[in-house]
Amino acid sequence: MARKQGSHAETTAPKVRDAALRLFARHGYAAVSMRQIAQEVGVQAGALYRYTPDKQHLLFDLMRSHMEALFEARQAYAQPSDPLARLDAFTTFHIRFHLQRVDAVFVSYMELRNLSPENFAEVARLRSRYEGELEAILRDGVAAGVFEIADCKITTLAIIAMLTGLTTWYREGGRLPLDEITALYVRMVRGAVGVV
Amino acid sequence: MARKQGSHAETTAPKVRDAALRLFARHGYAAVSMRQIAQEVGVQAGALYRYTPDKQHLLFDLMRSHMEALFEARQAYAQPSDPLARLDAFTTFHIRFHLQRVDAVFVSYMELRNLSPENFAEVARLRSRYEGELEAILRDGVAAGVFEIADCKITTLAIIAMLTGLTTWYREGGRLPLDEITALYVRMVRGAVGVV
DNA sequence: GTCTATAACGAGATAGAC
DNA sequence: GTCTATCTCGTTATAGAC
Repeated sequence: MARKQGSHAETTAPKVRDAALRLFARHGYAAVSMRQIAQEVGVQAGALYRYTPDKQHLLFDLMRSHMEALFEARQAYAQPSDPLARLDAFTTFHIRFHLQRVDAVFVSYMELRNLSPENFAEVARLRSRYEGELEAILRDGVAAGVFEIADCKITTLAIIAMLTGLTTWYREGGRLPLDEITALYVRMVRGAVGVV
Repeated sequence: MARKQGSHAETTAPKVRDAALRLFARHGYAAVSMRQIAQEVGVQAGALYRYTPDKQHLLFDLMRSHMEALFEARQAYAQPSDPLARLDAFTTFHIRFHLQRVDAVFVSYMELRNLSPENFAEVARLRSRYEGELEAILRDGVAAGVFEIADCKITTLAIIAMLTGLTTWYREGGRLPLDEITALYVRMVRGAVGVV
């Protein structure tokens, strides 16, 4: 017996990534075997190696494409010129994007230790590039006299941690609609940069 | 053959916990074997079961005692009556405590998924009790007309996420001394609650 | 009685030959 | 794909040293 049907590479590849992401998020990278991923996809373990050189690369791919999707989505977003409007837009964008990919956010943060040094360096580079975008907004706002910030680098990290933290507790159908929650965060971020 | 020396329960017990915490933080709960922990302690795997009923309970114990140490340390801290002073004290306390226990913080957040439902419920209870302490400060500040907060619950979660995020990047001997970093966060937290 | 080394179980993962 | 031998896991049983 060989294969059951014709070519499936195009549908199988994303299935592998989806299954790996879900399993990594739920059980942790180290706890998930290639066999488990294969079973989830509906193929034999060996077949996975048509789509990834190894398990490590699979993890790296998930993190890298998460970051790439982040940049792509951000470019599709409106970029006002006014610093305060840009900050508000960043806040809104960050929340919406990350809430749609809770698994990827969790894995990208938790499994950094399981990346090889080179892969870690690449993910760290992408991450600090993203942080740089917020930092640039903050610096422009300070230069324009709109923000009051003692240290733009640390303020950047603090804001991103605050916003991303939302992914750990937000549930659809909760006490408040997402629009209202977002408005609350927009206001808190403004406060953190000294806008009254 | 049996034992090499006399009684060691009192020194071995904390060694087991220390080793488990360090290994769980570095490699993840699922990736760490009881044999690895035993080797780190300098004992055979079977001997670990003198100190824990099973691996799951070991993880739970680490998380629970992390929370208990948190409450204990907090009680030793000064509790001013002025809402703003209390908020500042909370910020300072939270940063200092969590920076001293980075491994426990990481494990407590990351390995929640590996707790049994009952153990998870207990840890969640302790955690929300701690959040309640900050929330109470915020409510008092609002009542006193000092803070301007639209939603105390969400503001609490946002502030804690912002502060705890510090543990992911802070390194001793970095660009700024901890005192200055703390001062920056005190200011940002103030801003987030509408204090100018 | 207290503590630990040793050995072993059953389950599941893994590696390699076919 | 499949079979098999081997490894590793959490955990238990037991017996010997303090």
